[in-house]
Amino acid sequence: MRHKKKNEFLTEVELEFMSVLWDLGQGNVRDIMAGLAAERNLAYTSGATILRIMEQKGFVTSTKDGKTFVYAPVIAKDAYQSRSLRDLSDKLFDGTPAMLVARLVDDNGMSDAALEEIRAYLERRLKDADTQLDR
Amino acid sequence: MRHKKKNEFLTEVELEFMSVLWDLGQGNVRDIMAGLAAERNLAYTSGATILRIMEQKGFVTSTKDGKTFVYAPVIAKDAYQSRSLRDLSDKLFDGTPAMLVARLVDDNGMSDAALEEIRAYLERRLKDADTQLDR
DNA sequence: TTTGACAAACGAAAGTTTTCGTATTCACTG
DNA sequence: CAGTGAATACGAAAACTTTCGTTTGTCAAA
Repeated sequence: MRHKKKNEFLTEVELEFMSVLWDLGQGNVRDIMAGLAAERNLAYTSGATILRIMEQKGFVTSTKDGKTFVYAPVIAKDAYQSRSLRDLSDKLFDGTPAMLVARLVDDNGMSDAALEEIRAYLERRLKDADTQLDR
Repeated sequence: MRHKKKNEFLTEVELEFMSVLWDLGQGNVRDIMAGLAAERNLAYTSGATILRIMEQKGFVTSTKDGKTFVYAPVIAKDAYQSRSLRDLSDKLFDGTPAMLVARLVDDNGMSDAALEEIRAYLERRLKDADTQLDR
């Protein structure tokens, strides 16, 4: 028998749903489906099923509002971002996050504006470290 | 009918195989399976099947050496790293790579030296972009 | 020349993901 | 009270993933 894999990561569709939920904070099936990309044409029952499964997997919780379920994320977006980055770094960058950043910066598809943003962030970050040393 | 998804990403197992292939440059089924994590106990035929599928999907090519297939990556590791990062950035960081870097730096406790290194790298890259507009 | 070893080809089974239809329940409202 | 609309529960189909067994082909050694 194949060993049942307990995955801590969202599937493709689950991530779409979760992204909306992270934006909304919480929402019922309709709320969430309204937040999906416009070209996404999912039957209502599909959305309901996906959320039920996400609850089974522990990604969301639900409370009842009248007869309607209201879902909320169990894991915060930033925590999930970290988890995903760690995973990517482990699997594709030999666990060396600096390489990851280098590759990101290397990417020709990245706009100068985005590069600037990263630099701004790094400088802010380095300055912070400086002032902490001053104390 | 569900729309046949043409996925440009490797599955879990495919990535394991491809990682070995990126290290070796090329290899036959045995070579590649020897490079997998020791605790990985896969039947030979499983490995052969996976590589055949990867070739169908266009991730590797094969040449014959006697009666044995020798596989080689079609996509380079750094290109795939970029592709994966772009995907992650799009799906989980609102297409803002700076946010991605911020998250990574924040929970990795990267040293100032590492940050400085990345910044230097960035500056070099920004300067390049200045002079090479054709990219 | 038969046999053993090794590789490829193929099919299939089991698990997961994605999607939806049907059935059921419940609260209103005409 | 019957009918309608909205929501949940459930099952199932289709696609994809992961794994392996069986069959077939080839080549060299006994």
